[in-house]
Amino acid sequence: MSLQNAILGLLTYGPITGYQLKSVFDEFINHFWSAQLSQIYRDLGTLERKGCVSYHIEVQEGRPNKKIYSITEKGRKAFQEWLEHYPRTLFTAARDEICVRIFFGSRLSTEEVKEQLQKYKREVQEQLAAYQVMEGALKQMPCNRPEDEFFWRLTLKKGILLGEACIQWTEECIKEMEQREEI
Amino acid sequence: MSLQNAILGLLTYGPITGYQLKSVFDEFINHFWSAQLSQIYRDLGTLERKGCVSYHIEVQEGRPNKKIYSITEKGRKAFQEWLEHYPRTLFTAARDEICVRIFFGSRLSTEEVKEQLQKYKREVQEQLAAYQVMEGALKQMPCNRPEDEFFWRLTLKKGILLGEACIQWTEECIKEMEQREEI
DNA sequence: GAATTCATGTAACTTGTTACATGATTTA
DNA sequence: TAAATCATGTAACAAGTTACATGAATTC
Repeated sequence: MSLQNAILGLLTYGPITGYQLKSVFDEFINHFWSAQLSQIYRDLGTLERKGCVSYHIEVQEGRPNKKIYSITEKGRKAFQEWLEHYPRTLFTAARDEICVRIFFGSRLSTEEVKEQLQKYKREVQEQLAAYQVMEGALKQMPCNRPEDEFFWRLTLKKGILLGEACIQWTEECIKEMEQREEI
Repeated sequence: MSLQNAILGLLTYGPITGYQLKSVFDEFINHFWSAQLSQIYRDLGTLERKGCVSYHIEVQEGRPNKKIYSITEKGRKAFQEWLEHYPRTLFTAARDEICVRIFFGSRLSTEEVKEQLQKYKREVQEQLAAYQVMEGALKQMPCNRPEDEFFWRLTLKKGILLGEACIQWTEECIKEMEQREEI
């Protein structure tokens, strides 16, 4: 449901193609929601069948024609309705494969577990670095308005805090494993 | 893929029914992976077709017969193979609906955004309280061995650190929103 | 000359959710 | 007497992933 709502939300900034939506997702949304192009096209189709979006075709030479999507009045209402109503439960812990691995950590050697934690830590650090880039890129976001940018920064902030917590966790895991080995 | 691997991993502790698996998931795995009963039954079926698990039937009076699943040699190998090989990329930021909501925060009044953040914060606090209960319940986990419990605690630790980061985030969001209003 | 970008999608598959169906036993 | 527990599932749907297909223009 949230991908369709995110698409509707982005359409409130102005008309856009599916292809462009994908790059907005990759650049600015990726830290809390990702989307494949195929899924975006499918959901745009679904939204169109529901009457939440419409499109017009921009004819191009030498490339496929563009389908430029706009949000309809119905779409605006549906989005606003969704946004105003916080669901009964929203916070459900994410599916987290590294935890599945660590849960069964006794099936691996201490060294193997530590290596996996190190790999994980490196991935998180790379993400944090990517967030730095993102922070700088926010200004380039199409249709940037300061009242929006304020909230975009808050979502980035969450990515950073969570990433830092992940790194702290890997460090504590390794420390505890080393203390355990000494005994 | 990870649900099937988690099921295989739990089966390495000993034979178990689908129904019992569900309660193990709810009690001990929920903070990093959740599963519906229907999905567990389906995946047990898939694993059986793959030859990774087998079952025998325990006839019961007045209740449906139990299907007691055991891991096969093939299943053990598949699980170990999966566990030993950390994938190219594992850390992909979770889909996080609260961020979708905050991203579009300028579409709501400050009060509405704050309320949603407060609701979210309360949910996280409830989760943290549930983790306390879980921590105490670890000892009751069937087939508890200290070398396993050590790693189970590490996964709980992650839930706690992430939860705390979420709470810190909500507080910072609210603080920043209030600072912004003053201007 | 090879890879990337632009631009559309479809198809098949996997994973996750929700609703339905049955029915005895136990607990509140 | 109502709700929860035990115990099995199926069916339909929603959401997410991967692979395939096309093809010009641009950049390395």
